[in-house]
Amino acid sequence: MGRTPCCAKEGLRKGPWSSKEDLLLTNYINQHGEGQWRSLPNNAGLLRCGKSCRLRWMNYLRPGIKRGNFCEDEDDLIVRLHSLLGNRWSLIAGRLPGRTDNEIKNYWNTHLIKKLKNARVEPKLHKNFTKRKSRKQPQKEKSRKKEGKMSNSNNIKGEIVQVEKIKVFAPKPIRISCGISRDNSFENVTLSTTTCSSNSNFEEVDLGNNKDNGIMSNENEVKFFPRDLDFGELLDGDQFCDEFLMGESCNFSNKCSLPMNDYMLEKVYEEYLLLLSENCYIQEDQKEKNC
DNA sequence: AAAGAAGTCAACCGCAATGTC
DNA sequence: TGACATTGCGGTTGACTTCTT
Repeated sequence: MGRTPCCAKEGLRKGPWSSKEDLLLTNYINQHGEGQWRSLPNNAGLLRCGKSCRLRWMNYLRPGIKRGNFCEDEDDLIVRLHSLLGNRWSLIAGRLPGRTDNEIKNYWNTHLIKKLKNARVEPKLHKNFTKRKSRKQPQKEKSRKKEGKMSNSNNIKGEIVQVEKIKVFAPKPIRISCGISRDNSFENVTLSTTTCSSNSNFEEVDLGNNKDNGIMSNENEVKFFPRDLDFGELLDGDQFCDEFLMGESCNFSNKCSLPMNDYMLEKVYEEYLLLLSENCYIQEDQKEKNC
């Protein structure tokens, strides 16, 4: 017996959303919160599949979405983050306040690639960096993955390590959304907008965000990332969501006097530099080893 | 002014990850 | 532990708009 499709295809509307549909969706989510996308269309009186509703909400209707032109800072940041993260649009979007992954992806494909080419910069493709190697994974590869068979290589210290599992160091994405969880608790709201809730000032990050990638056990490979941009610790859930999503300036207990977006960009840029130096360090180290 | 080309971007699709039972 | 459900992600499509000839 096969898996049931996400929605019955018959009788459902496709294509652009009407303002009436937008209104229905917005009203429903305002009343009941996000989640339960499968049953949402029925409950909200929409002839759409749940996926379509989710996409519409996440990319266009959600409060706090920034529309319009990208500024130079954002361009710069996207290019830099892309050179570091590849086509991890959701990760990149998580570092750009109010921008969605879809928007950034489109912007990259339509504007930035051209811009880079004009500047005679080869945009990195990061084909082998992406989480999924291809849409249709060959069965052989699937079973290999399942069995955990991987090729070996030398790490920085010259020890044998598995290389097929890509380990990258990056901050966890900070979702710029009032992510009402399935149980609608604010505890989860704050968690969903922050990186983690541990007491440590540093956090182990796993860009792979993928259990197949695994957590690095070798202490030399475990990297930490400063966690000073933890909004959950600075504001309670309501306050955070209201101030942030309304796009207003905020003052995190006198921690920052910049408007939210500027503050975020500043912090993201700092994180980027840190990542970059981390990357350079690893590459330098590997060069030395190879020599 | 018309036709075709090129650009843009909202939306769709399939797959993988994660959650639940 | 496995099967199924749900969610999220990234690649792709196609309708629409703008530009060029």
